[in-house]
Amino acid sequence: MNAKNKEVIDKRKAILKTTLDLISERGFHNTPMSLIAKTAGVSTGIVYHYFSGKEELINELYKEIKLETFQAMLADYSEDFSLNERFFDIWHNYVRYSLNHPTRGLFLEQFENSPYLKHLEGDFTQAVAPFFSLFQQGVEQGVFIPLSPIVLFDLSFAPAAALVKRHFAGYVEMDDELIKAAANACWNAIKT
Amino acid sequence: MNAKNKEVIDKRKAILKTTLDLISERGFHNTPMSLIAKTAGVSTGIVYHYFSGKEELINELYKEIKLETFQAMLADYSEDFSLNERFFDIWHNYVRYSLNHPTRGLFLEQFENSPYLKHLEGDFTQAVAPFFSLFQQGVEQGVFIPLSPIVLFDLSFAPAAALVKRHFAGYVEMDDELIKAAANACWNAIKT
Amino acid sequence: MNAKNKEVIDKRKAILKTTLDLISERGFHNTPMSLIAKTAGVSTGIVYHYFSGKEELINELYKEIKLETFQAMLADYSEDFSLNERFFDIWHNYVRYSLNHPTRGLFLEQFENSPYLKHLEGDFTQAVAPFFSLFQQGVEQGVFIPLSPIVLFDLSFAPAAALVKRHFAGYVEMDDELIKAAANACWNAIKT
Amino acid sequence: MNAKNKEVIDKRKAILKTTLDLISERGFHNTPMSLIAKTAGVSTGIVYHYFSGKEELINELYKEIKLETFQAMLADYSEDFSLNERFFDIWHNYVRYSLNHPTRGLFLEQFENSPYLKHLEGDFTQAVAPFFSLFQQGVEQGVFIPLSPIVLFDLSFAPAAALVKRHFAGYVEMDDELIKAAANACWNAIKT
DNA sequence: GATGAATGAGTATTCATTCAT
DNA sequence: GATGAATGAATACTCATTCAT
Repeated sequence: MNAKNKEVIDKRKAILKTTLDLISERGFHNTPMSLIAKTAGVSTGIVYHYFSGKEELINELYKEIKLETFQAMLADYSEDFSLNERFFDIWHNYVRYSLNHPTRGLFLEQFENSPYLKHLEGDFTQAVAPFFSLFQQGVEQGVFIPLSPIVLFDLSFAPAAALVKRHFAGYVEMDDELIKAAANACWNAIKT
Repeated sequence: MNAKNKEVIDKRKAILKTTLDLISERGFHNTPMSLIAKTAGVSTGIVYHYFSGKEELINELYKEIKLETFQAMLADYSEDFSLNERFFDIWHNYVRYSLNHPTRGLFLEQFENSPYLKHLEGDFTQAVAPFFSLFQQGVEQGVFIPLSPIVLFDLSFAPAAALVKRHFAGYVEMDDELIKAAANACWNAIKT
Repeated sequence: MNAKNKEVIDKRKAILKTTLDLISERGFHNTPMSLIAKTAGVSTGIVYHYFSGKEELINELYKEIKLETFQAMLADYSEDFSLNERFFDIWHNYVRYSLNHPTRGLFLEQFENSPYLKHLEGDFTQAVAPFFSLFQQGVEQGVFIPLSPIVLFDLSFAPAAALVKRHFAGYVEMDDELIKAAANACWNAIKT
Repeated sequence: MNAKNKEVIDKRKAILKTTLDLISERGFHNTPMSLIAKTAGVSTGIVYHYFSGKEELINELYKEIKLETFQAMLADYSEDFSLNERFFDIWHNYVRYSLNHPTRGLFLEQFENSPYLKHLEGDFTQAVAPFFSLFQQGVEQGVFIPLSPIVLFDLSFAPAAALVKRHFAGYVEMDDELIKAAANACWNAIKT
């Protein structure tokens, strides 16, 4: 990679990074393109060189972060491990990642709850395959209650997301003990 | 109540109702005050007669709907019932209410995930007292795992909210069977 | 005068008084009719009963205050006094009145310098007759330089108005000594 | 200066010029930003590119015109001339400038009499230094009556401003004869 | 006379996007 | 690629005035 390419990539990345920070703090509609450009240290024009508009910029950001989140959950994932090990690894990975990257969660929640931005669904089929595999196997082996993978996914991780939000809102302290207890609770929710 | 008062109240209510519908469908920032007024069949000026501005209008709406949601969950709530009965009543009330009032959930999620609108926390202490009582008693009686009420609340209801969202997104079908199974799963999550 | 009439007159007066206070402090266009009504303790509707609109209200106020100012200048005026006595009486009356009624001056200056409000000139012919008489006599007697009364008027009183403004702006202190000196200066300006 | 820079400067200047014309004719509050933009032949947006808002636009205009007026009064000013020559030069410069630029005076009067706009005092210390020097020297040399420069300034020029207003209102005709007579009167006001 | 809810045209300002350089 | 001046439609909010009661 030569210097020129590097700079180009850096500029695009800088825009995405800045957008994430600004939006998670100020919200979509309180984050003008001009502010993104200024904060990222680039001209407004160049933003439109890398992204066709605000919508695409945000959609790109969403795809990146959503994917990154899935990948963080599945770090070190291997079907060699037991269902139990895999479940708790994912659970802990998710919480640890969320606690370490507060802006990610804020951005995703905003995006996913904004009717205005529902132009993209993204295709995460591949990224979520391991989850489906995990839950499917669990059901087949009689370890998990016989519900569809997506339902088991929500039963497992919706509380995790909710608790992380409580943590950042100052209502609970997500220490190791609570993480462990909550993970166990979620396991108990779906185990037979 | 005379005709005048009724009309006045109706106008204020019409504005709130219209705001809920529009925002849940279009989002906060894609819902101009002028559209709210037009859709509600009133002038823009009168909106500012009843609410000091867009922010107050939305905050008022939030308070109303949040309270209404809590009340719907606690319909027929009585400490005479067993923990188990109370838990499942609330769980089912919540899901039924959410399914019957799709806009409420969309609005609440948007509001609670918008950094721009975090000017109000509202005081729902009284409204949520029964939940705290329920979980506290459960912990004291050794029926629930020893976690704080707010954590037990999230373990219990975060999956419910997530599944309702999946339902409206078309990914799952929240029929009686699924509701029952999911409620059981949440109970199992927090029971000792 | 019965109670009813008194109240009516009081209400009209209260509106005019309030308008003067608000406008001299906030300016014409930063003084809504609704604020005038509220501050005066009356309904907006009643303001339109006494005055056909904002313009008439302000015009009425202007006429009253302009007239009152002329009358204050001419208090105790009599052609029995010498030109010199009359001149200094008027000069001191004007300054004393202006210093005692800060809002009057502010209002008049605003009004007279607002192109938007030049709908009324008012007819103060009668009120200013003594001034014309004074200056005309002075010219005829060879005491004043031979200029038209209106020019002599401005040479005499424009500095007075300017100095009162300086006083309220904090740049000069209009004490008795300065008033006396400035009055003498103005007399010297127009005397032969 | 290249074409681009020239155009840019022209645009900013066009906005200021247009604002002056419109405000002197219609008043501050009857002069919407949209009208300024339209009349100046630019978009509304660009006005906000050069000025942060209406207030700053007007303040900038005030500073420019106030300064220009002082400079016009002091054209060819030199301490080599006698007090008498300097006084009459300034006096005539002021009147000539005011008569030739009717909008300037109207704008300044409006601005200085608007309580709403008293956000800026500006710093004209340097610009008015010659006036202070002139009056101070006059007092020291026993030529002028012993009053502060600002008082002597008002005694000297307040009548000039008043007469120019009368001229534009059609009440007097400021011909050379009257100018000369009035200037003499003002000189007589402050001379010992 | 008196009220104040209601109207809606008007206003300052913002911001996504374009394009000449 | 890169800039940032320029556009103009959109939007929250104001306020003089009206009128049913």
